[in-house]
Amino acid sequence: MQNPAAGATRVILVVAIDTPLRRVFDYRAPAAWAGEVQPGHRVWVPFGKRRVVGVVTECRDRSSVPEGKLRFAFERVEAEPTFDAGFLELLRWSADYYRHPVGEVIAAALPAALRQGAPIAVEETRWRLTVIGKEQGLEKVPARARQMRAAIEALTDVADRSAEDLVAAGISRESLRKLEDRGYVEHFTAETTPPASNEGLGTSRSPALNEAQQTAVDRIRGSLGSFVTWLLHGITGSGKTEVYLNAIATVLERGEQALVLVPEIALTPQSITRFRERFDVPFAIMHSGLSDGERLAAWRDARSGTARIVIGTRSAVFVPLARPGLIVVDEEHDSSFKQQEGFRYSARDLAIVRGQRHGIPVVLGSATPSLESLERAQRQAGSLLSLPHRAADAKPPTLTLVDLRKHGESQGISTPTLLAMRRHLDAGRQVLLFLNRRGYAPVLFCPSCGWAARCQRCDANLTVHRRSALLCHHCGAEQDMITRCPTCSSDVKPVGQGTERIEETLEAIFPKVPLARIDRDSMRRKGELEATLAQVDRNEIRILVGTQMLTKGHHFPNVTLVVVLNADQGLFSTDFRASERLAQTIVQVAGRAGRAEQPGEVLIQTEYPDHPLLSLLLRGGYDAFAAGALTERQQAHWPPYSRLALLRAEASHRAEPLKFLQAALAAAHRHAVKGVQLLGPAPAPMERRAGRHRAQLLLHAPTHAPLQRLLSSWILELESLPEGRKVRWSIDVDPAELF
DNA sequence: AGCACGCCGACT
DNA sequence: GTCGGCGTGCTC
Repeated sequence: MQNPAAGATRVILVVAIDTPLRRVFDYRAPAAWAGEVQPGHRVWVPFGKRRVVGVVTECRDRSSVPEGKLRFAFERVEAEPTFDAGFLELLRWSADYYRHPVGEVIAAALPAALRQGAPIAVEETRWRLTVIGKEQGLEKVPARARQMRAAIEALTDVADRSAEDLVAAGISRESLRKLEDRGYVEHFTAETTPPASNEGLGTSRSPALNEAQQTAVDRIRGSLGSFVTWLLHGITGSGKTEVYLNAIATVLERGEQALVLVPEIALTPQSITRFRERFDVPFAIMHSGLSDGERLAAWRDARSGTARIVIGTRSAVFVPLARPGLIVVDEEHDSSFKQQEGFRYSARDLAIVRGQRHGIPVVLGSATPSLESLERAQRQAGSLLSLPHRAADAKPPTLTLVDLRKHGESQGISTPTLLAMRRHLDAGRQVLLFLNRRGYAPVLFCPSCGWAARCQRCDANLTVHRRSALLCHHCGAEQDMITRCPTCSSDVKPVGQGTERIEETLEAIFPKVPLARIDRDSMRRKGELEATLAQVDRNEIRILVGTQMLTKGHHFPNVTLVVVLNADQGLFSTDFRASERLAQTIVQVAGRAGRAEQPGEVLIQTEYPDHPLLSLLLRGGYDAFAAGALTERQQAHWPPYSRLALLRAEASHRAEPLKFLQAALAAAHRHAVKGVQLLGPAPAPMERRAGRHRAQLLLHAPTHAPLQRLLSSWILELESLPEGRKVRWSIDVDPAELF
């Protein structure tokens, strides 16, 4: 043994590196700092020809890597470990659960700046007087050198001041540098704690809570300090946010932090205002629109404990917290909590895992809970918190089906709908029409030969857009509008309705009524959505036409009529979750109507008024629907009564994905685990998308354990399949969308 | 993912 | 004669 101390120092570092390889890499720790490195430290290491930042996941005595292959790590990024052991364990668990390369999982949890080796600590230049400067600075600097004298005065009677502070006080860097040359002042670098980037206002007070709210708050409060998954099921307008706010107030009193996860589109300045107005504490806000610098600042505030409330979208579930006290997942059913590419994690599910590891409660809130969460609440007796009433005695809206087969319909709008619109508009109210299809028309069709405009790169029709002609909604491809059929030269015509066409139709029917269309196309520019919503609030707009965008977050107190123009898209889908999503959308959009004292009316246009899902929803609301849907899932052995994983593959050559999946299927038989069924492989329903052919193989098991057992050995083999080299493949554990 | 190596085609 | 196409192989 060369070094007598080597027995005590673990010299092998197991390092996770941001690479798609499902492996970690061993390095030798240089003797200079081998004793000062621990799991969680970021280190610079040589990796192939590159120099990269990795995260130490383990320190060991020995490595199974041949001596000749081992390389020395270069250096630690900083003295402090980036993650503590518990958080690192959460990341490793997530990598393991989702079967994703641990290096990429850890990278996903780091702000870009930290991935590139930036230090967590903020350093600043500070200035102070030297001993000579203190004793004789003012005597030696001539009176006319006013700048320099001012600098000395500014540093007298204080230990030191930051350069930034001095500049703000009118001291020039130039004069400081001159004084430094003469030996009167000196500068040094110090770590600093910058103030939190977002401060609360604390101007509003809690309104009186109703009984249900108070019960919910009390029970969450009573659970602080221990792990419970609460499902806060509150109908729209029942005051869920007020429950969160009151629970958070107690969390803050305990000196702990609250993490609030919200859907992507819901994180608007207004939604944050509600929180900021209640609490006079530092906040950290995390969303995809932040710059690298802002993201790092928010991350740092959360990790240091400076930020007491952290509000963020999906990725915020991976923000370290110094003193976690509570996790809230608002609108927990929202699909944006599931990442749909790369590391396909569910932030809602990981929030629960995180709560368990921290030993703190997790509150899942929704007016339309996911069936997974409802089933969990049924299993965990007493974990359901219901808010069954609207605040301020507002009446729930009445839902009515409009049978499109019976009633006349023109351009997607039926006669009963038109009559109802007139009635509500005449009464001075606002009307909201929901259609989950942007553009003018979903098809451009030739009536004489049956030709339809297709995307070159996808198995899909092109959508007609009024301005930019023909667009593919799946790959973004754009083509010029045509008026003649390319095969038979007859006139082609747009068929079906999109929001643009509804807008056009309504403008013709109600020429004097101000109307706004709210979808991704009309609200492209920053601030446009906020401006339009403000106009709606001022009653300057009377008719609103829009997509999903309308159903999230914003409340329209003067809207008394909501029309769901086409409820049929989700009724006959191959995806077993389509009906759940449809019910959630209908209930969410219905919830926009009739706040306060005005009762709301909701019309649902459908060709299938007898569909069992719609009747359940109409007769018994979301609860009845959910109960029915859960029974169906149980009988069909679908989640939440079973667990799924999906192996997807895509390639530009048509046959490759299926070839790979067949090889994968054969491999799975060699790893067969009891209870795991394999379904497929099958081409995706839209086989070609953006020029790539897609196929998938579904794994089905009664619980997660056997699935996990199969996946762990199977994936190793998949990596060495020659068929896998020609395709891009990925594993999706707990897939949200089957196709 | 990067990055390099390697072996065949149209160009300053 | 070289620049560059992307197949193949490797990363402690």
